[in-house]
Amino acid sequence: MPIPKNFTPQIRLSAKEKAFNQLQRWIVDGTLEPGEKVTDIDLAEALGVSRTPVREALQLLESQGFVEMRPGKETKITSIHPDDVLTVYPPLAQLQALAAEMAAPLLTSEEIAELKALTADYELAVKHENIHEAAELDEHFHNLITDVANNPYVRQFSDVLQLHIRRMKYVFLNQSASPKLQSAREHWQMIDALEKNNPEKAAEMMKQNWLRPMKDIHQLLKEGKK
Amino acid sequence: MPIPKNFTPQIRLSAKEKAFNQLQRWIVDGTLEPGEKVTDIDLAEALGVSRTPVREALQLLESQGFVEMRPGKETKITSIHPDDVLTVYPPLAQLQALAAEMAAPLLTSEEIAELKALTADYELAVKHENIHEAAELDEHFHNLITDVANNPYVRQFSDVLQLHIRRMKYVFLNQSASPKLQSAREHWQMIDALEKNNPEKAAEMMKQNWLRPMKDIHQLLKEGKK
DNA sequence: AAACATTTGTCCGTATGTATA
DNA sequence: ATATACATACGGACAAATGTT
Repeated sequence: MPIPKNFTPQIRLSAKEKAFNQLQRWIVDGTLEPGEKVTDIDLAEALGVSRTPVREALQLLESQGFVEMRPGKETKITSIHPDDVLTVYPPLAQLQALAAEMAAPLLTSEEIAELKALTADYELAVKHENIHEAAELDEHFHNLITDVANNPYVRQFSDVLQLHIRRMKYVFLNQSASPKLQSAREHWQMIDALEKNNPEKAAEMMKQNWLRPMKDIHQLLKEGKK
Repeated sequence: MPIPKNFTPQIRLSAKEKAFNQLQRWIVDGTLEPGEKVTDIDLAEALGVSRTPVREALQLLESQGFVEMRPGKETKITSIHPDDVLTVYPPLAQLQALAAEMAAPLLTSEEIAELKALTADYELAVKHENIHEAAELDEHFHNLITDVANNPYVRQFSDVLQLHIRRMKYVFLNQSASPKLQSAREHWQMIDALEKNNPEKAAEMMKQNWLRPMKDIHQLLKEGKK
């Protein structure tokens, strides 16, 4: 039997990583509510580890803006307000625009084909009101472009900002932000620009593709708050 | 004697913060060399604290890309290569362009006046070959715009990326990247666009103002490596 | 192959600081 | 103002993992 080398490069997850992943999930899906006070001792018990890895995880989450630690006083999950969508989306849109710009000259025809397939499937999912699948396909579309752009900072910053957005959708909209056909149209135009190796146009479409949903969601939240 | 209130809002720096600040300084100025292996125990001794705050600081530095921790194996300062300038500058240029775009409608006439003063002083410093002062004035110029943009993510990401650039200048160029009059010209055009509340033009000039030095430095490094 | 040396990872006790009564 | 309760910050000892002899 041929033994695959590096089948699982890292099955071992340290307690810190487990704590980090779980806490981040809990914050994003709202299990840990915005503004909620937490103590390392309680979290440690809930996670089945000691306080040290919990504290380390909390500090990383703080650097990502999910947790607020006041030295010697308290640790709490960061609050979020509807207007925060206007803070998170613009830098993400800008970084994603750069990703498209950088990916344009690098994309292979196979990758272009995959973008087309993802967008076609996305359209179908939207038409069938398959919201969850549409969201995943949209995510894959953007991740593929970000991967090709091959810039670790763009990758990391985008990931964090996307998590903040996902959190706001969970908390404010019960995760049901309806995907739009308009987004698919923007994707097609973006693909067209990428195929023609037109980085500026691709970047412009990418920026629109993030800023339009921002406006939609912000409008939704303003109405909901009335 | 009148006691000034809040003379120093936070004189108390935790051991973790002290360790973080010092280590970051040492990495940026090259005291801790790229690729150098470090042990928390040695650093703890050097900093006069225990391992815990050192480890916490190292983990934050890892999330910023300054340190690489391999579980159970070793901790080392991240290596840098000349081509890394092409990785760091583009996202910074893009985020700074967004900062200019967002600042445009928010800038007061006083702030515009300050930008003009900073740029005028910058020109003088360049002409007098006062490299260090020119660098500081340039930094102030960009920081002011970033502050006005008032976006915590743009602020934080920009700060980290700027530190990476400073590190590369220290390590590769002995910190002597000569400031250019061309940069001042771009600043004047940017100010003009900001005054006219033309966010797109201001963003375009900002992006140029970061990408041009990137090309200069990259060219310098390619020549130096020959 | 197995024991060793080194370094990181984890645990938990204690000190310090903050807020409340 | 003092004391008390509480949570975080720090320290040091032990455990686990890795690479080597």
